[in-house]
Amino acid sequence: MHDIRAIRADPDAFDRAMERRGLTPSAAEITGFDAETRATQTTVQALLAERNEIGKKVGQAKRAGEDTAALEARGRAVAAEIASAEAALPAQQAQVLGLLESLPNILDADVPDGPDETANVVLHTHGEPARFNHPAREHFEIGEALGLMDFATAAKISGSRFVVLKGALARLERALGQWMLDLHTGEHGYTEHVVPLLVNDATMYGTGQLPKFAEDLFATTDGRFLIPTAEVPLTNLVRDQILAPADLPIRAAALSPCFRSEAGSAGRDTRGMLRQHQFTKVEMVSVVAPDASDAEHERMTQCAERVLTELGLTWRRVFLCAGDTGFSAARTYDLEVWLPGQKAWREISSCSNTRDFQARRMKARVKIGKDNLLVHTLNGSGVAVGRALIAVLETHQDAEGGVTVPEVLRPYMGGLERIARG
RNA sequence: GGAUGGGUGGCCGAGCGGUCGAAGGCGCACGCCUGGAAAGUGUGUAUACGUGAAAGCGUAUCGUGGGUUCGAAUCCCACCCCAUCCGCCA
Repeated sequence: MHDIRAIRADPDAFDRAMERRGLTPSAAEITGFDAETRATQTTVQALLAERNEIGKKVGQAKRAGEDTAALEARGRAVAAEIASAEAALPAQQAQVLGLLESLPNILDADVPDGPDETANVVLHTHGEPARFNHPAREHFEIGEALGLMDFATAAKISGSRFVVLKGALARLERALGQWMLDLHTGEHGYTEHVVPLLVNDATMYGTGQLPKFAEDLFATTDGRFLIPTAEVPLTNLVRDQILAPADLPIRAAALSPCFRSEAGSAGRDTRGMLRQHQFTKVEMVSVVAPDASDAEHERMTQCAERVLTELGLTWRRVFLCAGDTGFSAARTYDLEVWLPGQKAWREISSCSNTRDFQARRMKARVKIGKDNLLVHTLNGSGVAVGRALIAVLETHQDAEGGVTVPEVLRPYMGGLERIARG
């Protein structure tokens, strides 16, 4: 959501910002509707003031025992004027709001220009792509050969883009989630949360999924939605709140299932568990004062990077370009892991600073002195568990079809050092 | 699903259709008192929009949306949510 006053103050800057996103300029349209709306509002408010004045006089006259018929008649006349004057208002307000809430966030100045992921900029790389003395297999080949990853049965139960994990792989999934959450809560200052997976429309609106991206969500028959990420409930913890400075920063983390319809991605990543309707993710959310979000963004990204490093994975940090940055984000760093089997870098975490974009939708503020300032909100995966499992399988596979368990996970795996068939 | 009660400011909690943006208390801020503190005491303390250079002025907001009325926190209707009890259930 955008600040209409900022657009009024500098419509050209707003148009340039939207052009970076590949959108046609709309500031003139917005400010035009806004001017109409305010003109109507001013007229209506003057009439309301008159009505209130008459109402007061009626009250005084009645107490004094005077005749009020003439005043009441005037009141009725003004009421009729109000009704006709304000008739246009709801539609006018909806026009302005509709534009403001459907346009993406303004990008930071240093976000690289570019239309799509090919223009993203690699900032740094950790480790070398693994080399094997045997053919590197993809995660689903490894998992199916182990007899612990079953897509056919999942398809029978639910359809495509689901998986059944068994035995050591099921436990590996659990171990990854547990260990990551323990790391962030134990060493990175995040507070563990268990949050609703089913949320209402106001919550989805707060983080920007609604009204524009309803088709990406699963909706329930009673009007709720399955969360596509724990970012949604975690960020909405501060919705409609005025916080004290001492409340900040808020750092919240959760391990949760995520549900995505994947509408529009038909045919992409159909093999394996890279792109599923349901997956597990550890999510980090920070709520900070406006001047603190840059440092927090860097900090949060490093928290996610540490996860990948400790799992012995090869990864790189990518600065998303204008065309690849999500709707609510002002800037985003993706972390990509190298998948030796697929021989490709794949996204495993995404850390975004939304600045006040979500806070304005949520009316989440902090009282600093006399002012109520919108907070800044940030979110980052720390990291996607399903994709981490893929990366561990492909990175730590061996010639016999086994997989070495990263040391940090062994306490969570009952001491198991290697996953093997049998 | 059935029954009952209830949604008022940062929190608790009053509120006869007009003088109610709303008593009182708590909390908070500033001052007085004190060697310092506590206690006591005084003053102040909602949000949003419009308008204005500013001070200010205006408007809206008592769960949401409608209605009655010159005028609604207060009356009427619908809906939402919460609590408690019963039933069902992990």
